Formats: sequence, structure tokens, C-alpha cells
Amino acid sequence: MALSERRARILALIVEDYVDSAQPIGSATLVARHDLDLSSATVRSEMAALEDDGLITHPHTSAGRVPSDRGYRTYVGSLMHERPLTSEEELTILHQFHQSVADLERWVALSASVLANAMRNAAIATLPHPAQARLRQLQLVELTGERALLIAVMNDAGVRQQAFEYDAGVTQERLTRLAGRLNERLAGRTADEIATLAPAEGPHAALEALVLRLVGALVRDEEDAAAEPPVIEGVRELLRQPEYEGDSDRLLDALEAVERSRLRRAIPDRPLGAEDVAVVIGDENADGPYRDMSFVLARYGPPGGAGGVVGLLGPTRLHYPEAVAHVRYVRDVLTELTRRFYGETGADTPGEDR
Amino acid sequence: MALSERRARILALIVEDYVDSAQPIGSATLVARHDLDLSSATVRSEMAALEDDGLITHPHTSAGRVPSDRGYRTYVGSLMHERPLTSEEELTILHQFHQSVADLERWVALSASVLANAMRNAAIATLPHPAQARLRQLQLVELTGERALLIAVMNDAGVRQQAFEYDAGVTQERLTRLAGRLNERLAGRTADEIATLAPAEGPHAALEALVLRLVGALVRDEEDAAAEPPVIEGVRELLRQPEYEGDSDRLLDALEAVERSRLRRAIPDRPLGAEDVAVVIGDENADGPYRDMSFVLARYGPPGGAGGVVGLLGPTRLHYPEAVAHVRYVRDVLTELTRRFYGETGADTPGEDR
DNA sequence: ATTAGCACTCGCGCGCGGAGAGTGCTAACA
DNA sequence: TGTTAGCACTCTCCGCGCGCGAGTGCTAAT
Repeated sequence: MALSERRARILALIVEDYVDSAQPIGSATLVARHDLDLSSATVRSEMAALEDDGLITHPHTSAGRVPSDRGYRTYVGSLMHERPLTSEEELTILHQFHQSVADLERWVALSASVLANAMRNAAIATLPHPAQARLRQLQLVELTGERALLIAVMNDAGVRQQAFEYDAGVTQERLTRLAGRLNERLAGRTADEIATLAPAEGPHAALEALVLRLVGALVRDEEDAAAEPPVIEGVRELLRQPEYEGDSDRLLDALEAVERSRLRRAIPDRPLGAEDVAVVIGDENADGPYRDMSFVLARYGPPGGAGGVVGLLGPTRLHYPEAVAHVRYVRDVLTELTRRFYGETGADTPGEDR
Repeated sequence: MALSERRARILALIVEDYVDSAQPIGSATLVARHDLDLSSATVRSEMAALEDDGLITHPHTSAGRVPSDRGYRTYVGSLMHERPLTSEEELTILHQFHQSVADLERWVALSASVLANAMRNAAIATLPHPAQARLRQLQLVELTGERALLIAVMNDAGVRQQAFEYDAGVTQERLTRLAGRLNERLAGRTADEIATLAPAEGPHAALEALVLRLVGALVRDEEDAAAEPPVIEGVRELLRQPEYEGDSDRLLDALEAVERSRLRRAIPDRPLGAEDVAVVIGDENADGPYRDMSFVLARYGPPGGAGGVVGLLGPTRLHYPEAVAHVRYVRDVLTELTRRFYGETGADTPGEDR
């Protein structure tokens, strides 16, 4: 199964040419395009061997070769050399982040947008969520006299809100005092811890119990933020790829694949514990609609801290070297931004000044 | 230009049959399908007249007739009878709202979703925004020592947040006091009013000025919430419509049309001051990609109060009677929910209990 | 092991022709 | 005068056959 040097070279060329042209690659064209010191016949026999190994296929008898999913996999795994971004490319990306306001949610969306633009494919990103959410502070705001808004700020600066109704006409002042009391007891607590607390005895025990329950649920939600569907950008770039050209059925399938609720389920099981960029190719995806697409994903966020996932989604025919490089770089930028936002002191990562 | 009774009837039948079948309607088929007491020849001459009036067209010489935009317009304007929803349909819709948690943002998304499902087309909804936003309360939460979160609650219960950095190491306690002071001065103010205020002299004047500026911007944002793109649901339903079947180009055009940022620009100029449901058909739309689509839109929210827009987006070939009825009903439900949420006491609108 | 030569396969584009649907016109009819 | 039957005509759609070209796989020679 160890590919001879020459055979590997040919596979790499097929992959690269096909990724560029979206056309099956014939032996003669390959030789011509790359000035190979081989005849097309030799290339043909090598191709036949590669096909026996399941690395490339034939759409039909008399067409050129196309990489199979396994072919892409070997290419990505051992053949390609990742192309680091030029500093110009890096600057273009950084520039886009500088344009934007300082808001984490905005940055996450922007990351997807940047990736989508650079790679002319779809890109996704999930909001950061902490390994374990803790309440930082809560506040109660009267809305009508029997209706109030509970606002919970988490330790990761996430803000969640929930309106609720209560019986008595409690004034804003009392609400503020209640919030103050609760803050003392709840600050820094996890959802589990909050769940064990009982309301203090007193005139507003019922109200306090209600708020306690609600705030617990909010903290829980924050913890489960992975449950929130990722943002997706560049759907139109993706659907403009030649794989979908003139094929409405495949186009609609792809459209189904990029539906946010479905993506939510498709992403998190990815092997993203690792530090690096994960590439999931074609049938390596469990879920049907992704069977002829590839993900290039990375986890962002300081290790152990709050983080999310950012990456690309495209047809299997992807510029993997560029894709990996771009995802890695955007991930690094986003990690740094997250770190700054949360105030953990981290040092060296990409420049960001303002 | 007043259509004879018979001619009007024929137009209505053409519209309705075409809306159902998506196929050009021929004279013979029309007679057969509706047991008309007319010969196909008579119908043909009536059709010719309708075509002279610009109400229907020919795709080509030997095909049936298709309503023109003007044809739909006359149909919607004077021919169709709106079909009120059956109480069963109403219940189905209400049921979906009851399933959901009590959150205004969720309800808005849900409205679009319900409409999209019922009409098998795309549906949109904007978040409610007040005619004039006022600050209800603000809060400052320390994040890191030199970084804090400003949270502003508006009179319409909207919550906005903004992180910012400041120099001095100010404690949470001081921040809370500052927030308290500012609340006294700012509660109930509009963005314009906030803009005129100067920070109090004192040790933290700079910080106060910063917060003042930020909170003003947040209130302004809330007021401009129309600037936020609407949610859209049912894109896939829309693209499954026969108009796009097998026609990738039109499909991509439609996809462009439903892009949220573009919708934002397409919607608000609609004549929605009126109480009722607005129908915008085909070339009545100014913007290119909407030239062969129709909107059925309504404003929700208590009159004069905070409100938004909810409605349908589909090809011009729409079931207008059902569409109008559905949009109206969902609008009413949403208005009632909004009213409850904001606590204005409103009476009679559709049943909602929990 | 490599290569030239060659027969063979298969998809794609194109033109053709017939079927079918529907029109517009005309002449007859109530 | 409005309605209708009859008919020629038009156009689209669909299936068919055909030739072209790209590319393969095999074989025999180097």
C-alpha cells in the first residue's frame, strides 16, 4: 500500500489538476501540462494501478480520472504540502477584523465570512461556549408590574435574558434588592450548584424561587451553547461551484446540507480535541448530505477555556493546502481575539492593535 | 377598463388554475375543468381580449395563457375572495406558538416558520423595534479589570450589550455605583436626549463620558433595529417551487433574493403604514431580483407601539387568498403576543392562554 | 520497464421528425 | 350580434440516430 514515489506524484498531480479544473484528468493532458518525462502510456498504467488501489476513479470508460475520497485522504494525509499564507494574505484577513466593531459575536460571524470569501466556499463558525459556565452577575428589570426581565451575565461575558411573570406588584427597588441578595449567593456558581440552592425564607420566597430556577436554566443554556446552530456564510459561493452547475437536484441537496440546524448536528462529533486542523472528507462524514462534501475545521479559543469551532465546508474537490492554511490562520486570530476579550493574558499570537 | 362579469370570471379561473398547476392554461382545459357553459372558442376570444388588456400572456404561440403581473394585481385587488382560516387551521398555528418558550425573538422566528410551512414558500419577519427607543436601565459588569460589559435594557424590553475597555482599575463596586448614578439621569431618555448630556465632573468623568457615548449608541441601534436583517424561513420550500425546477440560474437568482442583507433593503419601503395586509406583486418591486416574486406583508405590533413586519415571499404564482389570510392571522397572533410582552393592556385579539 | 500504435468505448452535441397542445381565423348558426 | 364548429397553422417537447473527440486498455516492439 506504500505508494511508489512516482505513483504518489501522479496522484498528487491528478488531485491538484482536478481541484483546479473540475474536469476529469486524462493521461495525455497530465503529461503535457506538467512536462513529465514519461509517456502517456506509462502514466496510464500507473493510473490503472492507482485505480486498483481505490485512490482514483473513472466517471465512465472513456473519461479521465477523478480522485476518490480515499485519494483525497492520502493526498491530504501525506502528499500535500501545506502552503502557509503570504504576509499579504494575512494582512488582508487581519484588515477585515480591524474594520469590525469589538464584539465577539461579530468576530465569529466575520471569521466565517472571511474564510468563505477567501476560499469561495461556505464557511461556518460556532459561538464560543465555556467548558463550564458560571454566573457572573444577574439583574432584574421591571417591565410592567407583573412582568420582569431577568438578565444573566456569565463569566465568559455571554449575556442571556428571560422575561417572566409574577403575581405581586413588586417595585423595581425590591427587584434590585433581590438581585443584589442573589448576586451575593450566586456569583461564580455553575448551573449544577445553583440547582441545589433553596430560596431564603421571606416575603418573596416564591419570587426568589422562580428567579433561582430561571437563572439556573440560563446558566445551563450557556453551557449548552454548542446546541446553538453555527453561523454559516458563503452559501452562494458554495453553490456556484461547478459540481452544482446545472444540476438542481444536487444543488438542493447541498442547500439542505447547509441548513443551520443540520450543521449543528453534523459538526460537534468531529475529532476536535486535537490542537490542529481536522479535515473530514466525503464519505468520512456519517450524515448523508455531507457524503460528497468536505469539512476543514479547527477549534478556536484558549486551551481549556471557552472556545468554538470555525472552518470550511465545500465539495470534496477543495484546495486543501490553502484551506488548511486559511482555517488555521483564522483560527489563530480568533483565538487571540477570544483571549483578549476574556482577558486571559496570552502573549504572542497574531498582531491586533487598536 | 371595467371587466365584464364573464371576462373577470375567466381571469379568476385562469389565475386560480395556474396557481394550482403551474402550467399555462388552455381554453379547452379551462372549459372542461369547470364545466363552463361556453365553448372553448368563446373562451378563446375572451382570452384574446384579456391579453389585449395586458392581464394575461402567452409564453409562446401555441401554449396556454399565464396571468401577467397586472393580471395578478386585478385578481388580488378585486376578484379574489379572501378565504378566512378554518378554526382548525387557526388552532394548528396557535399550537405551534404554545410549544415555544416565552421569548419575543423566538416568536418572531416562529411566525416566519409557521407561515413558511403553511404556504410552502419563504417567509420573513423583522424583530420588533419601537417608533422611539428609550433607555430603561443600564448595568455595568466588570470583566477583567480593564474591560467591562455595558448592558442596556430598553423600554421595549430589548437588551443590548457592548464590551469596552477603560484605563483605570475600577472595581465592580464603583461600576455599580456609576451605573446607579447614570440610571437616575438616563432612565426614560431617547438617544437624542442622551447625546446632549454631559458627564458629571468627578474622578471618573472620562469613564462616565465613555459609557454615556456607548449607551447613546446602543439606544440609537435599538431605534434603528429595522436595520437588522429580517429572519427568513422556508428558503427550501420556496426553491422547491416548480418555477425553479431544473433551472439553476433562476434558482441562484432566487437564492440571491432571499439573502438577508438584501431583504433588509427590500422590505421597509413597503406601504405598511396601513393596518392591513400589503401585497406587492412582481414588477411592482423596485429591486431586480424581486421582479418575479411577490411579497405578502403586514405590520405587527400595537398601533403606534413597537412593531415589525411579518409576511411571505414567493413566486408571483402564489395562493393569494390563503396567503393573505395566513399572514393576517399570524400578524394578529404576533401583535397580541407583543402586546402581552410589553404589558400594554389590549383586549380582544385571538385566543392565547397559558 | 517503457513506449508507440491502435482498436474500442462512451458521452456529448446536433439535427430531424412526429406528436400534441393550443391558438387564431372564418364561416355558419341562433 | 354573440356564439360555436371546424380547420389550418405554429410551436414546444421528446426521442432517435449519428458523428466527433477524448481517453482508455491492450499488444507488440524497444
